[in-house]
Amino acid sequence: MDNVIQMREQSPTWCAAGRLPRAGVAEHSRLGDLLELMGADLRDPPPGADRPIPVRQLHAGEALFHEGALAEAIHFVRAGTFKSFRTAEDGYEQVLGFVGRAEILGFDAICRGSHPTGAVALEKSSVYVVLLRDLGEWGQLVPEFEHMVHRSVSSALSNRCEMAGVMAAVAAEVRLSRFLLQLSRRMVAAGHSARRFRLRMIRRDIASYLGVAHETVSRSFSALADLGLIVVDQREVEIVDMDGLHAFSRNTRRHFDDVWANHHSRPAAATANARLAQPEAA
Amino acid sequence: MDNVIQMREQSPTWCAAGRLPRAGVAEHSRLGDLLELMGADLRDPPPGADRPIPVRQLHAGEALFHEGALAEAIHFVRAGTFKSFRTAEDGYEQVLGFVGRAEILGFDAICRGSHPTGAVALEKSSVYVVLLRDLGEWGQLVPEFEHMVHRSVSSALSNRCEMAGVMAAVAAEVRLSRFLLQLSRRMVAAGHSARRFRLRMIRRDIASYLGVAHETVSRSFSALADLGLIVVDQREVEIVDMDGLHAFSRNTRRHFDDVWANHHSRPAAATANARLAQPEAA
DNA sequence: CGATCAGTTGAAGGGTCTCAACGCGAGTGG
DNA sequence: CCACTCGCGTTGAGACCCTTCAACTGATCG
Repeated sequence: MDNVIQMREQSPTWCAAGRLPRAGVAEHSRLGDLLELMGADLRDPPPGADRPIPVRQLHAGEALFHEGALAEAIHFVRAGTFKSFRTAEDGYEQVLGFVGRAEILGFDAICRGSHPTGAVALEKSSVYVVLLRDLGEWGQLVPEFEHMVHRSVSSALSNRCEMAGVMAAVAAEVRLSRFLLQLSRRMVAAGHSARRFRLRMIRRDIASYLGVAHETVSRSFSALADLGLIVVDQREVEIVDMDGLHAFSRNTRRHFDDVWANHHSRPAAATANARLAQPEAA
Repeated sequence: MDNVIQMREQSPTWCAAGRLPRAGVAEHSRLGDLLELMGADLRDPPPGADRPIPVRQLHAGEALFHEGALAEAIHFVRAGTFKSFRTAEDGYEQVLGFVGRAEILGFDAICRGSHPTGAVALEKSSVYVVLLRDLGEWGQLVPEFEHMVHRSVSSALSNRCEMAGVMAAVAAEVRLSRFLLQLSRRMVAAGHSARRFRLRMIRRDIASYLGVAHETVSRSFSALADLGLIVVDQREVEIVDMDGLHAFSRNTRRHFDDVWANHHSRPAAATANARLAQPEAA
């Protein structure tokens, strides 16, 4: 039943089958595996590396924890993708970010004792579970673990710059281009292709994250495609002009014709390091 | 464009007023003071509470650390206010948040070794300085310190929900009302009045934080004042209808007349510009 | 195979951006 | 001491982008 944990890009329609094995089953792994996943230096195996650590499996759409739920544990994504969100009183769901492999989830609950944000899996996923009562103990006993937690939280804190970057006051197409480049960078970090990937989230989630209407997201996808920067088919996205997309994403406010114009007006006027890919793939 | 790339803080005349006593002078305090400031439970004094910890003073406009600067320490605000920001390639300054008393600053630098964001004091301020090489050691020796760091970072992580809350796709006046309520809550936490306070940041910083033009911020201030919810004179703000402001801030997208109408059934109080009486320093 | 949702596209309206101009206060230097 | 400068804050007017409502197609699922 685990033969699809390392989801490939063209994963068969797994979500079609509703009779997946029971979710939430608690396997167990070792603390050393978590440390390795998070990039800790394990040349000298830490003393507590063989401690058992629970692993939780989730299927698409399943909640890892709900808003307001009592904080019992923090999580480290072993595989899959999650969305972090917060629901307003009127029901509007504000997406705060998309969390992938080797990222921390739920740490914002520590200061209040309950989760200020919710988290749901966008695909078949699994997480390492660190109970709060273990967090302090392990940190004291395994310094490497404490360092890993610090780095993870620091990264999570850095991600809010990314959110600010896309929600900054710019045109919708620019927001989308920045979002796609963020995703591209993450795909590379996860070992996938930087140019072609499948979106795990629906347009509405993207729209919420970008701070625009979901129709505007659709139009922006079409606009970027018409510009020859990307090719998109539903959730499947391919960046056909990475340099052009980068140049386009640098536009902030104002009539954005300057930076981008000289890149697109004539191929001959391309920048020095810009090598154009084959023009079209339609 | 900024002539400051990696410049040290010692530079006396960084901004206009250079005749302040040299900033950056390092007093010293005790670790126990920091723990007390951060709300740690000190009924049984921790073993390392008498460790010396440096304190740094900053005047208004002085940078605590610059973008891209090497990460040497994290900071805890002892007094004053800072703005955290990030500068785009075209010079646009995106404000990520405003950091006040008992909040952590600069933790996002740990995962990269350099500061992804800058921080400048908005008024006369002071911070506790925790060098990175002390961070791990103190955490191992003083569990209470480690818990305090966890709580602080968790709070900082929660703050990004607040940013998302104001930058969410809503009308500019609603964004501003939410921002003012955030500020009000912080003022209470810092022991000040919830209804009347002085803004430490200029309109442009607010605009960047809210994701709108600074002229729009001005217009939104006027709009909230015309509605009789607040009274504003330059940086001085008074919330005259706290419940109304709360109700108004709940509007998300859409023509906001429903939720707010029934609360404001009575005719508007003094649509005329009711300027603030006389600003008094409280 | 019908129901529901995701995604796209069009049209109309309105909110915000941008460019202006102006008042004001603080710091500067004559 | 007082013009002077410069940045902050406010307000107006026009253009433009986005929102909203609407209809439609296609995909997914029971």
